[in-house]
Amino acid sequence: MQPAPTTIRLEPFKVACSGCNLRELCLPVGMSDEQMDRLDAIVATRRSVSRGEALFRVGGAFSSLYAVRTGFFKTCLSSEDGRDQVTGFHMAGELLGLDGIGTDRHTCDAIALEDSQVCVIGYHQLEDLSRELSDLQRHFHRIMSREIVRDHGVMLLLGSMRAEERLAAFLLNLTQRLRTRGFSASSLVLRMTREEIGSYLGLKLETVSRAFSKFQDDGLLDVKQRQIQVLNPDALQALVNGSGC
Amino acid sequence: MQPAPTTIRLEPFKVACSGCNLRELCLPVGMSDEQMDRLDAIVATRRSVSRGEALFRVGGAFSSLYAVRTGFFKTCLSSEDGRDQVTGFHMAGELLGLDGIGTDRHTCDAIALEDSQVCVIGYHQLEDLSRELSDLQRHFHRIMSREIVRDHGVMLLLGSMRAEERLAAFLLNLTQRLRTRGFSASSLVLRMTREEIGSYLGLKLETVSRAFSKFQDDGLLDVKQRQIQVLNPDALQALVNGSGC
DNA sequence: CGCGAGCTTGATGCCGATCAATGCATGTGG
DNA sequence: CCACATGCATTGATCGGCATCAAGCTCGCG
Repeated sequence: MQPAPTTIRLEPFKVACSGCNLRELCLPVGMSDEQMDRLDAIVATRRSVSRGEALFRVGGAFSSLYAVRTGFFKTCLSSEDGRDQVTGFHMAGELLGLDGIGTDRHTCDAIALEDSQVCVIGYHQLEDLSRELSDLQRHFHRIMSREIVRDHGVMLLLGSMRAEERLAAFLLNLTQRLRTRGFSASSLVLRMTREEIGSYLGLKLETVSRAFSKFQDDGLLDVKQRQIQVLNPDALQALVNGSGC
Repeated sequence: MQPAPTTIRLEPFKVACSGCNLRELCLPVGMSDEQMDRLDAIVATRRSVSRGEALFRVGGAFSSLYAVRTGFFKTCLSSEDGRDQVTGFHMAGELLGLDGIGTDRHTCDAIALEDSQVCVIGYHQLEDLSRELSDLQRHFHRIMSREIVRDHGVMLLLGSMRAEERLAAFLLNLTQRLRTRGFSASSLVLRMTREEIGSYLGLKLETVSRAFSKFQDDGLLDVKQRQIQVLNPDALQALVNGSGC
């Protein structure tokens, strides 16, 4: 029904940070035109990743960071014994691959949950450039720091919230990020399965499903498979906060 | 009544990275003498933090990173509704305060669990210097990246392990870090309470205590309050891995 | 149309939380 | 020096939330 099932891999003309509608979310935040031109020079390539494919995998050599341009990713760990943990979901404007800097190997898998495109940013070139452009350096450090803070938030969630609180926090986080990107805060389409949500939240898929049903019964959400309408965001927020324990 | 409610902050002689026995663990890893001299120049001050005191607190202005020189810290979040989460324990040679870079405010509390000393590293000066010394830049990025990877590991633990597996993983992590610092891998003194361990692991203190007792019964540990002898590290490791689920 | 992946819903059981009592070490004031 | 208080740890009894097991259900697709 849609016109283009296949993604177009070759851009007919150079698409640069300076012309990207994500430049206020992504690496070039707050940079001057001249600085952005220099950044453009190192963001040479694009890469398309179709749904289900890996952008990178655990153990793979690390050489680049990836800025999500379109689409949606999950990152996940799989310990040898079959334990599995989704460590994050990543949408347009977010940076992937920071985990690889520490050891020159990727420490998680990054899997596209829908057909996606990323900008490939050579890491050594980024290092070189950020030695020259202090704004870039500063911004890059902020991005890494915020990733650490985000992870701490997830630890709080996993360590001290009940199932419904977790799901509420998750949904609010998603809608918040969508709003930042100019989408509706009340209507969203989940890109991931109940099982993936469960893995991220430390719950089983049945529990996630039950929580969705509960929210629907209580009038907080309208749930139709992966189509979600947020009817009462305040009630979700109240769950995350006081909860009434 | 006391002459100095303020802790003694001035060292009678300059103690520098170049003379620090932690230089192989801390920020100066792999730096030349000349580079280290320049780093010394920005690590001007020390700060003592006595047991129970905060090195920094949520919301406090961020201006410096702190390298633990002696002692032991926990970092923790406390959401307004009383939820509490220990996000990490930090020992000599580890860097604290990375969370503050993203927003110029600290996003967690750092509390000394014993009388401690830290080296104060002005963040802006570190940024400036790391634009000149690519080795320093590289190393700093690695440290941040490893922090992210560490957090992912904790997410895996919180999301998918049972109580005893969590405690086993925690103990192995501690002994590993102590070994790196030249201490015995089999004998350790816990610096934190059962409640703090529980908060970090997403468990209640009673559950932590029961797990310790279980390990003692099974001959994996010898537990005398906070004095722990690891008798069978392989069995602990087996718990973390296969577990037998 | 029939298959399969993903989702929902119910029944049951277990792990860890909760509540409660006791033990143990340290510290303080009488 | 002892009595008592305080903070932390251990242990037991009970309870509840989520996992687990087990059917059906929905929807997209070959």
